[in-house]
Amino acid sequence: MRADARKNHDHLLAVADAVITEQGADASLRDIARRAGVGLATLFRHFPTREALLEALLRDGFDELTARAAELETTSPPEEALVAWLRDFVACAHNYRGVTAAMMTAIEDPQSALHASCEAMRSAGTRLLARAQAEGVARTDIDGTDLFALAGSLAWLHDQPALAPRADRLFGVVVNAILTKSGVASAGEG
Amino acid sequence: MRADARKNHDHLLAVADAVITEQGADASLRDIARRAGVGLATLFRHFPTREALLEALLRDGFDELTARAAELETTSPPEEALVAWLRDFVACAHNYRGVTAAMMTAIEDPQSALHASCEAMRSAGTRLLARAQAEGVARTDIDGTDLFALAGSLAWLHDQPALAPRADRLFGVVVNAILTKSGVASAGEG
DNA sequence: ACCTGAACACCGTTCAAGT
DNA sequence: ACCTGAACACCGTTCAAGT
Repeated sequence: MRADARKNHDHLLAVADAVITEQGADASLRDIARRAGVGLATLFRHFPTREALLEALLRDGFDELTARAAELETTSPPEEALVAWLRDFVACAHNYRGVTAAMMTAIEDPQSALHASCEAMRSAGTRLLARAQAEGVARTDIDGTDLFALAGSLAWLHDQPALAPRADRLFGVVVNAILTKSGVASAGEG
Repeated sequence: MRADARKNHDHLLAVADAVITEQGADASLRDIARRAGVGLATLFRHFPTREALLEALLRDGFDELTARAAELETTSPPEEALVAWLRDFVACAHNYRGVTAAMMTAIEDPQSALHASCEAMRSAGTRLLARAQAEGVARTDIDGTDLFALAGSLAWLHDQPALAPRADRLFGVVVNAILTKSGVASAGEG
């Protein structure tokens, strides 16, 4: 990549991060290009779709989450590992408002730029769930996609301004439904 | 209201029902007016905001749900009543894709045309929940707004095409988390 | 009283023309 | 190889002008 292109690429990402943090995943692309002081067509050259831009923004966090799943698998007991990872996942998805719905459509569409990242998330979560199920601490009538769906719905709760204050407590309620033991019912109060 | 205005009003509602069923709550208002064979400004005259239009579409169903809550309170045991009403509520909210988020913002905004309907839903659900809590069949660390939030997140799941097939089963999982007894874990399989 | 076409300021997408 | 302005077809909103 040419030096000026690289510079535009990085600057666009930084501006997009700020704007999407502020306005959500459906922020105006025109506005992003404008604030970056760059032609709108240049934004499209670097990120041909909105999802490609989201993917570039989310990739680092997703890679960290995948690594964290592997780490938790060896360092923490199954129940604790699953709950801790779910909490991190929801926090990451909630990083940009409205990104959860994009992930849910992307995971079913192999063409989507977000597809691979979502798949990685789902399989990481599935492994932690399977481990918990094998140890008898998680209900066995749900699979990794169900877990992904429940995590997504919790991230969605976070996105609703009216409900955000209760999202941590409801996280505890839903986690309690996933686990067969009930020692983590109150997860985020205080 | 003048006869021609009444006719436009009713026809717009019928067309809006079809278009929003097809395209979701963020369907193009221009498209609705176009399909109704009416000027766009006429749509705005009858329904000054998108929420006003949604409210007109949802009102009947919401009124039915309120009546149903009162009915269930006298005809069914507390647990059964709560679960049955929740199921109806989710089905109604899912009637139009994307309407759940609109409801969540409306319930916090007294100015919204949807506010009153949402408040009615919440208080109806709260009464059924309180009854179940008093009988010791529902956990006591959640309130009516939490219930509304969980129901909303289940409706959101229904809206995601990839997750819709699992929404009934996950309804069971979440309901199981709300109830203190566990006799309804598998709610929608078969 | 009610309706409408046109204007306005936006949006995402594309592409010929520039350097 | 990379960037850009302009064009295109959309969108929601408003309002003067019509009946």
